[in-house]
Amino acid sequence: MEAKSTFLKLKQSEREYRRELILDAAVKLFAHKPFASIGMRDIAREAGISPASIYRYYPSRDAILMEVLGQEIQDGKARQNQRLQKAKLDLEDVALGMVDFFMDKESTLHLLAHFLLKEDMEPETLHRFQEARDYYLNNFDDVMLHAGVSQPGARLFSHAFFSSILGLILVFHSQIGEEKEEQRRYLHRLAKFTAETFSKGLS
Amino acid sequence: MEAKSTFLKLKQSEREYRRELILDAAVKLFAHKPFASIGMRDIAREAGISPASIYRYYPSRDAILMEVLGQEIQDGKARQNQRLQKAKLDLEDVALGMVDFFMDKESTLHLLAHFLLKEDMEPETLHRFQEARDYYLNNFDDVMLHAGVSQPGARLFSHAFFSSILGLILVFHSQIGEEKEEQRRYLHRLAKFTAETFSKGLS
DNA sequence: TGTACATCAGTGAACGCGCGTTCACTGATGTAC
DNA sequence: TGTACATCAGTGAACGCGCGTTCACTGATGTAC
Repeated sequence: MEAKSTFLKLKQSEREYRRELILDAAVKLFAHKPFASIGMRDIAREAGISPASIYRYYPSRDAILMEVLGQEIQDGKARQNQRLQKAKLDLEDVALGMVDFFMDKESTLHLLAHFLLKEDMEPETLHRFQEARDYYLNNFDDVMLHAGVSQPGARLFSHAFFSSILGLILVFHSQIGEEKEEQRRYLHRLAKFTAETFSKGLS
Repeated sequence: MEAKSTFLKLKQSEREYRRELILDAAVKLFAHKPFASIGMRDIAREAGISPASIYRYYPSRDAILMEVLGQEIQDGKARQNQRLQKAKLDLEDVALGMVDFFMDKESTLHLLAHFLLKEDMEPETLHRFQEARDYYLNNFDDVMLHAGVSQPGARLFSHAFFSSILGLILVFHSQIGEEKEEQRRYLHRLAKFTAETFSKGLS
């Protein structure tokens, strides 16, 4: 009984380890491959297994994608907290951080949009999405508080501010006929302006 | 020569008329069918022709979609101008107008996102997109001026404001577990708050 | 007025392809006795 | 120590389906002479 239980635990943890291997492979792909071009076969190849194997660990493509998004959000949050340690953040820092994050990880932007726009999500996937979003937005609230937003309206404020910056990025992340760096510069201008506007709104 | 030229003109105008019939069919579908479910076969059925026929008038699916978006944008602009006649618009009116527009035409929101996120557009389609966007944003500038934004920073301001409101809509247009009317109400709150914030930024 | 020819809208059927997912099977590892 | 059996990760190949797009053809209309 004792031994068996240990074995089972081992198996369990090995399973989880394999799950992570697959997830890591997917995350890696998202770092440098366009969203639309990432299929199950690609993830499998990157992970060094067969496509069929993935289905032993994840029920569907969307399930993996959601896990990837969760991971990205967790990373984003961690990075934000890290900067929060160093200095008192203001809105501009947050906005510019968001811009750079998504400019460097375009596929993550697409990933987020994919779920924001998806009409018929599996209940399980949907639940994960809300979880990840709330996880991030709660944290965003904290950052806002640090930045001087007062408690009562913090939730509304952070929702509005976060969405606004995301909107800028979505609309202006790829203007054609312009260099990527030029886009980034313009997005920075927009982000600064918007952050400043929201800051003024505070006083 | 004279007669022939007239015939050619007739043919030409008939051709354009047919193009519009197809476009109208597509627009109609977008009013009440989910974006992802609208295929060439659907458009053809709605227009009362065969799928193959569409390709006599449009080179690709994206070409039609872009035309639909152009139409929607034109409508949106017209509606805005109409309201502009009646009274002096403020930012809040504009923001709420956008929210209601996209809440009632979810497929148009998806359509816009489709092109905002698309990576490899045909040059021709791309060109049309920029054209439509500029057409709308130029108009947006005018509205901003009416709303009291001063000339020099108007472009930056209207870009930031427009994108912000669009961001709100994208992020909060479908929270699950909530009624549609509840979502609209929350979006209205966010839009008002954001418009107010931007208004304050003006003074 | 008639005949051969050109043009072109329209179409049913099929092509082609990608892609998520499933099937049927193999082989390794552990268990029971 | 050996044998029959259970479990399960892993997989190559195929399934199924949707969907944008193209093909080869028909038929109507106009043109030339």
